[in-house]
Amino acid sequence: MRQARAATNKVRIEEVARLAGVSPITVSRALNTPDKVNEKTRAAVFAAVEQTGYIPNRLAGSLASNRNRTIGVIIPTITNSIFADKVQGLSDTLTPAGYQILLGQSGYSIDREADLVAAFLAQSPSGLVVTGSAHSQRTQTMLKRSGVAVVETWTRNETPLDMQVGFSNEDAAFEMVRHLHSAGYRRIALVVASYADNDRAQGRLRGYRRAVNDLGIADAAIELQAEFSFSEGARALNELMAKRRKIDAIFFANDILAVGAILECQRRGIRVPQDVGIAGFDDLEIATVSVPSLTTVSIPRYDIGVTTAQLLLRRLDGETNLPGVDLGFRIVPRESTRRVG
Amino acid sequence: MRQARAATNKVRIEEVARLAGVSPITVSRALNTPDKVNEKTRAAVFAAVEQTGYIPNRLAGSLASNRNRTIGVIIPTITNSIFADKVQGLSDTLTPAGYQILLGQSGYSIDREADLVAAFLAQSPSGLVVTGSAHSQRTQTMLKRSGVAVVETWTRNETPLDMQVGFSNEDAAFEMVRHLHSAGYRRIALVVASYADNDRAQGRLRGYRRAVNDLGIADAAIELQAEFSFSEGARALNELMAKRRKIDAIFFANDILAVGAILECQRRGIRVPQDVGIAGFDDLEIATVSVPSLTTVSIPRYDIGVTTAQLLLRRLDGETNLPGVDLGFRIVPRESTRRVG
DNA sequence: TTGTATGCGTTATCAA
DNA sequence: TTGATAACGCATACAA
Repeated sequence: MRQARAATNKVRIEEVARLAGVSPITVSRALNTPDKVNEKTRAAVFAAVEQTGYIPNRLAGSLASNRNRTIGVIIPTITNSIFADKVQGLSDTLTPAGYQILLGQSGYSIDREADLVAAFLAQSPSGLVVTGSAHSQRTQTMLKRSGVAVVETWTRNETPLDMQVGFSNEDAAFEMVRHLHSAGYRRIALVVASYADNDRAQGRLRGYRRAVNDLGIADAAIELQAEFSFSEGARALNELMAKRRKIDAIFFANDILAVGAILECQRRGIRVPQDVGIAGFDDLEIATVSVPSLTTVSIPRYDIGVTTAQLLLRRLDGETNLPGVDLGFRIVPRESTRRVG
Repeated sequence: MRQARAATNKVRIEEVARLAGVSPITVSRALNTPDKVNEKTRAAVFAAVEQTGYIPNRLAGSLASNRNRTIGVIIPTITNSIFADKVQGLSDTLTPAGYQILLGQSGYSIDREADLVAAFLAQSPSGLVVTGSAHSQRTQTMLKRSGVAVVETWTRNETPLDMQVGFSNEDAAFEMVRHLHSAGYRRIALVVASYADNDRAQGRLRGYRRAVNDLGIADAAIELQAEFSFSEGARALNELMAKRRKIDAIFFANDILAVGAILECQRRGIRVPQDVGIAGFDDLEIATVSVPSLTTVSIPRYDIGVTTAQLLLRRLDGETNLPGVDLGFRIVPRESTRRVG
């Protein structure tokens, strides 16, 4: 006879069952579907669980049942608080429902996204949450083959992989430029993140271009790229202010850049909004407390997480044909852009 | 004969093995320990993997091998960027090593922490990363029984559960108060997070109290609690400025509160650092770009994550007797407090 | 409502 | 270096 494999020292379902005087499957049922078990039996099982400190082995359970109460979440970087808010929304909704979150950061690379998708699929997750709609072919193939529920967030378009929860980045940028125009600005620059493989940045760029064209102010348009930081906002401001052809407003594609620019204006004695109007994107708390307060685009960061989680839970509950959800955006005029009239 | 259980449509190791003309275990070895397999065999296996798009089922693998390349990470909230930085450090180090991160948020509650520990232990993680050293009895019992590798972060003390990576919150607060004193401030208030079950806040409070006592300025000491936001910083400032017994400096236990106060001073025409000195904690980027820039305590947020991950990897590699790591802190004097001397 | 038999997909063990 | 066999710990299918 072969030697048996070294078993773990952990409590197993069998031990609980022995103690409760029932079979292992009854323990399983008492824990997973309590109403399918007699009240007295249930009590005995719970007592035995308590006494032994039994923690079910989900690896075994998931393997047997072929479903794992885990949701893979892939974001560009947790360091950008807009994604932290989304993760919070996901967590607040999924954790009470008994799901765990596997977190991965793509660093804005669709290749690293693909690696994470592969790693996550290996865990047989119940669902996957990704950011944006720019994915590598490999990612799309894997997702399709796996048949796992997928939600693309922070975006809206006509060709979802599966489900989507977000808003139109293009429309949001378009509306902000229109707002700046109606506030009297005519020479409006855009500062946006690198848009390689970033459909959100691409959308905002499209919205900006469409707006300046529609408004007939395209000749004064300037586009700049910047990383995500306060100091990059200051750098972009300085670069734009040094141009021969003066601009009179800057639309930053996120609030951190915009506030960095406002602070640089303060240091340099440039008046906002008189000398230059400044607008942001995201509506972080700092936009309301900044001096001057920041005109920006409010987006439902936390709600994207909550809605995504709810959609996933409904799908996992068997619902099909779930819709793409457009949670919209809102232009929030504040002190950093000139008043109309 | 009973009906067979519905198998998944996914590619299994057996199919890859057939295609490569070897046995399943050889495929397993080719993937997990490539050097234990003949080069030609390995090539055949890889080709078959490529052709089938095989993704190993880690649930099954982990169950069989009794180890799961997963690290559970429990933080108070991802919304506080200091923890986001730590997670980034963990992720940057663990992902390349083939580990996945299970993320849980305790909301500063040791009971929710215990629930998360139970949920994570059910996944047989390779290790667990928790925040601080305040844990419920239940958590301690579960961790001890499980024998899983644990790192407590953001703290240093004499009674680690297992490993620790952090710094002394008490010493950091103590040194900051000494710095304020040496800059000429004598009536120094403290604004700190709620310290129920929060050993970091408790440590900072102890450091503050020890310092004001040592320096003989305890009679002017005021302690205030505040949540984590810019507006709470403004609120705390206003509350302190309204007191009959004037204070001349405020030590905020995080930069967000401190910057909120600076911005409120700007709105109210209170001069910083002349009318009131303001100090923060964490050294976020905003501390350097704020006007005036913020005197604060720099802590190795990202490095805590990296070091924690490295420690875990070494432990999982068999090393024992790994030390607690004190990564220290640094007082960073800037414009928001008077010059020393 | 409870129990029996069996399988989930992989890896540890031992033998060749 | 490769393979046969037996676990890993639980839940599904079916019967009682």
